[in-house]
Amino acid sequence: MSTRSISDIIEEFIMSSLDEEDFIELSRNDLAKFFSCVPSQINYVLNTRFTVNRGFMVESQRGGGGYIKLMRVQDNNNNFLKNALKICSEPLNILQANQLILNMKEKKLITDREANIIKVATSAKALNSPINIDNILRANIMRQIILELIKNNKEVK
Amino acid sequence: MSTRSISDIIEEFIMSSLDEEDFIELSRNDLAKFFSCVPSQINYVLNTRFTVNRGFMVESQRGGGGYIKLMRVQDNNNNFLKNALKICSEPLNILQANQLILNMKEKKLITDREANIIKVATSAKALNSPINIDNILRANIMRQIILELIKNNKEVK
DNA sequence: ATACAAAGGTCAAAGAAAGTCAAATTAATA
DNA sequence: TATTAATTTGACTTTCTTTGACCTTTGTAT
Repeated sequence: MSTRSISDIIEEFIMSSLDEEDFIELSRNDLAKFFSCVPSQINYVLNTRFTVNRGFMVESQRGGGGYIKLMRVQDNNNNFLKNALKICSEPLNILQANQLILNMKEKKLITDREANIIKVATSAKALNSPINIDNILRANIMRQIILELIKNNKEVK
Repeated sequence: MSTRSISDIIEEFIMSSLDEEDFIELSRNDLAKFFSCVPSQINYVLNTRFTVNRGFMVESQRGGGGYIKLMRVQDNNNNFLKNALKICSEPLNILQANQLILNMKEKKLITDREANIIKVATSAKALNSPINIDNILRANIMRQIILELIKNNKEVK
């Protein structure tokens, strides 16, 4: 980063606004005007600097009263999920699954609602099968869910 | 809720009036005058925010002494869910499950994230079993999830 | 019964944001 | 220096909101 581009400056500006708050609301047009650049430059900065991978989340609305909302996500807990995945490579009983779900909730990787959904989806009622593969199925399901969470991992709520 | 547009402000006003009462009666013209907007803006707010999906019902009368009556409706989408439950009493293939999930999403019974979670939890990868019971399992899982949704049914986001 | 006034309803055009994409430019690097 | 990568720009698109002209329904006075 030897030369400071306008993108760098905008990044810094946004970053420091975000330092104090855990989310901020921007107006794309105002920001662009402030930095004398075209509005789409703001998108560029957002897309290249404030990515999910770097721990940010963007939410926006078009039209009158539109806005861009930028949030920090604590840490993206990928290690936790990776480990969870490993755990789920072996059959899981209900207690183990519920403990895992609880942990994910506490780490804010899933909402309360999501936790409940996952819990019932892996419950004995859902998975009762003639042969004894509940625990294997439970692990399979959990694995798929965890992979999905990793795919677009951002903090929740 | 952060207010950004006049529509948001009107929504908030109506919402908080409705907080205390079971139903309220509005005068479209008065409300418009109060917020210095055209009367049809009130319709816009009603149509985009106070929908049946979100648990509201609107009743109105034209002519002299006309009014708009706004009610909270308790049973939002319970019929839909009850019917979904019936569908899931028989084996479900992936296409059927995905369609159901899509419908639930459109009815705002589940979020996008939840939809994705449910989709992978009922995917072929998750449910592949030595004997051929995927479709039965899929229905079981969906049934449990739907029951969970019925338990505390309210619109999302 | 008729006419008029007083509601509320509809719809489409205009306006206000934000998003996308790719061409042009500039900076980094092998 | 030649290539590659990153940035800048702007035309075009999509989405949501605001506005106003015109329509329908209902109550009331003649």
